[in-house]
Amino acid sequence: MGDGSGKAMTQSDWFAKGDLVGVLTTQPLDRLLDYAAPEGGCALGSFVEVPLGPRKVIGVVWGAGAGDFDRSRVRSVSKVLDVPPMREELRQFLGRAADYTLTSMPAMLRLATRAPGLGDPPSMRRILRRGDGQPDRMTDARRRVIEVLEEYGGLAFTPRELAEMAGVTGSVVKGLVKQGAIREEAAPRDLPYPTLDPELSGLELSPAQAEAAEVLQDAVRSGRYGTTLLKGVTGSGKTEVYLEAVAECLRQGRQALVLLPEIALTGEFLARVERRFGQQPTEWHSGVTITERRRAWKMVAQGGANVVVGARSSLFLPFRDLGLIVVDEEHDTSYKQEDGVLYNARDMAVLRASQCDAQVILASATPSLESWANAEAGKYARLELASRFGAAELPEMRAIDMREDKLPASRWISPRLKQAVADRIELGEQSLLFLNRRGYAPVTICRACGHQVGCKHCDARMVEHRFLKRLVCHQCGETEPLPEVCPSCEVEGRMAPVGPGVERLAEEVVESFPDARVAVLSSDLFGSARALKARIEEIAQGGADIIIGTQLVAKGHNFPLLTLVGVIDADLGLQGSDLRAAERTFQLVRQVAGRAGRTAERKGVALLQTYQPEHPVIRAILSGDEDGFWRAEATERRAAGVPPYGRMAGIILSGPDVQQVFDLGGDMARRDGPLRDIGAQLFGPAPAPIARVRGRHRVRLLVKADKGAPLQAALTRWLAQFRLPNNLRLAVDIDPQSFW
DNA sequence: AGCACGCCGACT
DNA sequence: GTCGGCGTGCTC
Repeated sequence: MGDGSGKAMTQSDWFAKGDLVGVLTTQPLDRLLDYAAPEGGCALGSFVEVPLGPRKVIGVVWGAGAGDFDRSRVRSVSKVLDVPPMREELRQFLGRAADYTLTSMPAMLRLATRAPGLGDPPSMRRILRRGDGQPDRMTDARRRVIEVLEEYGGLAFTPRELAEMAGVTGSVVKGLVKQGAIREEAAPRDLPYPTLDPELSGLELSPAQAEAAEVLQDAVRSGRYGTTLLKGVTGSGKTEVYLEAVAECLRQGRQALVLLPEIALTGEFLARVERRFGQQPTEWHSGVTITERRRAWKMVAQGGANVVVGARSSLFLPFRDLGLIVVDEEHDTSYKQEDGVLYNARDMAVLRASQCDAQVILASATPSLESWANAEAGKYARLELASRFGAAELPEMRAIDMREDKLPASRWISPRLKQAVADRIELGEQSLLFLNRRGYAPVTICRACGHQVGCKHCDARMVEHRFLKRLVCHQCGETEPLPEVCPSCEVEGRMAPVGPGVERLAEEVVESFPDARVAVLSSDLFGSARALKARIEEIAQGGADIIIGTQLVAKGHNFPLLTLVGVIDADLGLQGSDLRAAERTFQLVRQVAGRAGRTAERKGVALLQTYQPEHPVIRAILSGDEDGFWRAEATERRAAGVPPYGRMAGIILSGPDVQQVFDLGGDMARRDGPLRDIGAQLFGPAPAPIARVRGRHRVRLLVKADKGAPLQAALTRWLAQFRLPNNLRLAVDIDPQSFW
């Protein structure tokens, strides 16, 4: 496990031909391998290709060779890749991240080399310029092509660009090339990105924004590490403020990274950056094409990309001089997810910044309790943008006590909410009905025997998706046709949907408002991210009267015509024993409510349907007493000794055989000496929150330790005692999102 | 991760 | 006899 960390590097930075070097590969060999430096030598940090068995693999020169491998069997580095060596800052970061998350170094390196074709020679493409020759015969089409080339002076074009600009087919261009009127050249495909210009004047900032921007710019100018929690309600103009910090970073000649939850990486955001800096930033996320990924990776390394906007994996890019990391929507739970490695992008951003003397800005309307606590403790600076940009205010928020409205079965919209929606339609304004449940109905039950249809491979219920005409498991994606006959009692025609999903809610809306234009925004209803984006843009422009959405709509989309938000089930998420449920509900509902009334002219209203209006979370949402809510949460967590006031780690064991998995879990629980040594407590084994996923049974152990305890070291010693059978898997999750 | 090696059961 | 299942171990 992680060994790249604190150890002082004593060796030189250059290795001459034949010197032994220690190479870290992306293969799951959790140690360095000795190789001989190649002809021409290599540097500390060089990206190399090395022979490993019958294959060639990519690695990084991590230090001098250990010399503990039979010298006669040591092979030579095949080649040094034509990319800048990995900087010490990134090597240290990977090492510390490995130590923190208990991840192997090869797995960390994989995150940092997620660009295909790194070993390939620079890819070239054909470009065309005006040549010396003349065409044999001048035609209209040929003249247009030559005019384009001459109009743009010395510029070169790809064949397709040129044909398109001249309005001719490719064969005209080809003919001119053959006759020498156009010259062909080879140019590298991986070109630098256009430079973003910090001096392009930004939007007018309000005094409050300007003041906050000034503080952040001072921090960036310091050239040192520091983290600032930038808190501001939706629409307060956080983005404009942190873009000014980005501008200052560019003035310092350093690179900036803006992290967004993947779903918020929209054209809208890129357009905002372009409006401020005159050019679009470099994108890095799962939707970027292979060639563009390689270009982005290389240009980030060479300094040919000065602003990157990306998903969490962009934290592992080889920046040449990273001066600022913005984590937008820092509370978003999608920052903590499996990428093969369990890490929280927010924490890793802070870690990387501290390695490279960069500033971090954590931006959110509803910060995570962790960040709130760090700010309280003085570890983070705090900036608050209270007033909204322009005259728009936070929507008025009211509860609808559902106990007073006896709704008929299979109806979810109370008369009061219905009336509010009708009023908006009258005014030509939009309403959003929020329900955080995809599909038609969360449960399918047999009215004859009471059987609920579950997934064959998981301990999750199958969710009816009427749109797909199938039942879907939201855990593993398994689908099956809607059953006519009960799988349990075999009675026919008694299967019935129970409870609402967005599709079913849409049915009720269409019945109630037959003339309204209704749009359902749920991630599963769109084939591609692009189709979804296009639909959202269309709706934002007024392409719907009523929007029905899942949590998707809470993430960064602006709906200027929206003035009413109805939260169908504000209680959803309050049940259960997940300690973070309250926090998440608070954040989600506040965010959704923040969608309403974002313009100066229209004041928004948010109506929360609830069966427990006296619940502290609901009351905090309604009263807007956020600090009160956080303090109450903090008190509870401190008492329970859980994050951020204690440390936790989740251990998930999984395997095909329940008994075997539980046996190992039990064995691990018995031999917990190394954990007891640091005063940590061990809970479990217990079935994991989803006890079976894709046919694998999952058992969870939970370790709880004091804030200052050396948790990772103890976990390492504890886990070293066990050798797990091949078919069992073990995953360690430091700082798990849910702990119960 | 691949890939070879090797040690048992079911065939041509 | 040998084909092939995948458990175990190695790769500098």
